[in-house]
Amino acid sequence: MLSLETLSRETGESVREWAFRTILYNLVNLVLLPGAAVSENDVASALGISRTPVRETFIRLAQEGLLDVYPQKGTYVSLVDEQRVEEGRFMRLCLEGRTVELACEEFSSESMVALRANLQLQRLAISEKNASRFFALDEEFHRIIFATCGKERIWEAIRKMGSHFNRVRVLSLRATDWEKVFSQHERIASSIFEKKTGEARDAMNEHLTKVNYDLGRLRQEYPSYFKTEKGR
Amino acid sequence: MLSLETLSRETGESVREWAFRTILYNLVNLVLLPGAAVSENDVASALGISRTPVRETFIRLAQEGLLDVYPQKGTYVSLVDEQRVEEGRFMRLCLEGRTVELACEEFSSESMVALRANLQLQRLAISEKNASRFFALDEEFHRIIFATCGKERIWEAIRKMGSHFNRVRVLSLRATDWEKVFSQHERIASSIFEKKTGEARDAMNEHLTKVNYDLGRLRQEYPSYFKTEKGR
DNA sequence: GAAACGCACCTTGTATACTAGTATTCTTTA
DNA sequence: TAAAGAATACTAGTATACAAGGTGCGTTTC
Repeated sequence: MLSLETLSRETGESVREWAFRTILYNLVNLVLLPGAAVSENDVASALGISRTPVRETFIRLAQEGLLDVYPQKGTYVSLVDEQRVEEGRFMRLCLEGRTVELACEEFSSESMVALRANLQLQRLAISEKNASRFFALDEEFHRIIFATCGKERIWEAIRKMGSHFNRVRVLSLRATDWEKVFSQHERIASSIFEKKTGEARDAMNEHLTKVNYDLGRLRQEYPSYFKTEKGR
Repeated sequence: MLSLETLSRETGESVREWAFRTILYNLVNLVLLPGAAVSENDVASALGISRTPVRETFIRLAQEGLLDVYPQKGTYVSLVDEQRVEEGRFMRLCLEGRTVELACEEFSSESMVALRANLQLQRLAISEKNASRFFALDEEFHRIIFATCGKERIWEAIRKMGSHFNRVRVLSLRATDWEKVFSQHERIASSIFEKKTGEARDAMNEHLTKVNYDLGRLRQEYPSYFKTEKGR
């Protein structure tokens, strides 16, 4: 019997949206482990719904690369693909470096307020040692910058590409030096506020280049979660 | 009665894959015009299949931003969103500029052969005045560069973001100076072959920056295809 | 004993019936 | 005549039945 963590269903939310949120949650929080078999029927009965919304969710997640569907055979949680992780790192480095330069040229005062509020909440999350909260605020920090520059879709694309890495990143959350990340965020924000283009780009690059610090270690620790060179 | 252009079904291809290719074809070739209402039932009967594969295709296309689904109301072909076009231009400029630099550092001989063959075919397409063929070869030219650098997923992301613009680009195909585009391709290729990093990047930037040359004109000519500022 | 066949059970793919919400249109009523 | 309301004909959302291919295990047969 398959066991999943269920999220509460929001008002006005369709069964499919709820199923999507729920299954995604179970994927990124490693309730469903990379390589595990997941059948539409099992998930449907685990969530108490029919196959249809589950299947439609599977299609979306397969398109995003989180599930591998083999027709008439089965569906499996995708293994972490290091090539994809590298593409995500490269993509983000290119785009966010340039975007933060744009942010220095024009940044609305509303967004400044939002960014400052976000930093306050980050500090709070650190003092409460709330890892998942800090993780969410980290994401939101970067999303605000993209959104202010009218580049929200690009942030979405980056986020999707990074979904593979995010799954194993949670495994090394305690090893993360939150204070360092926080101070980097502060430096990025103040550079934007003071319109110091060069410093903002440098700060962002430094912030992003140390992303794959421990990918090798994670691979050694959890080899079954990673895709082998030649593939399945 | 809805009328669609149908593609031939490949061997081993599922009904859904065929439906996806077919509907996508009708979208990018403006058989289905931006703003038009498309119901699952109509498309299903037009293709002689059931709602299920059509519906699953609609979900994919909605996720890619080519369809807007309003639950219990209807589904509409998405209007061209200029903000999205701009994001696509920015995204491509950032990523392909940097990628072509990588290509100068390392480019397999197989890919060189492929690129040269592609250029030959481009010349042929021009002499035959085959617009759609040249368009496809243009896409393939850029895909080869990304793929050789191990950045095929990034090319996919760029392509998806550009789907909005591509729909109206076909309207101005005859106005395109193919010879100029071709010579730019040649310059990019030779820069890569000769490992002239700076020149390759400059050539690529010049090639990409003149993308939105006539977006304003297209909007004037086909205003109903474009999204208004405030949205629907 | 080993290999080949066949059946039972699994998977996803497709079709269809039904649900529930929305828009339109026609009817009724003031 | 105009406005309100009910019936009807749509829409997408969900559930379910069936189809078709895949895997593995057990039996049968050589």
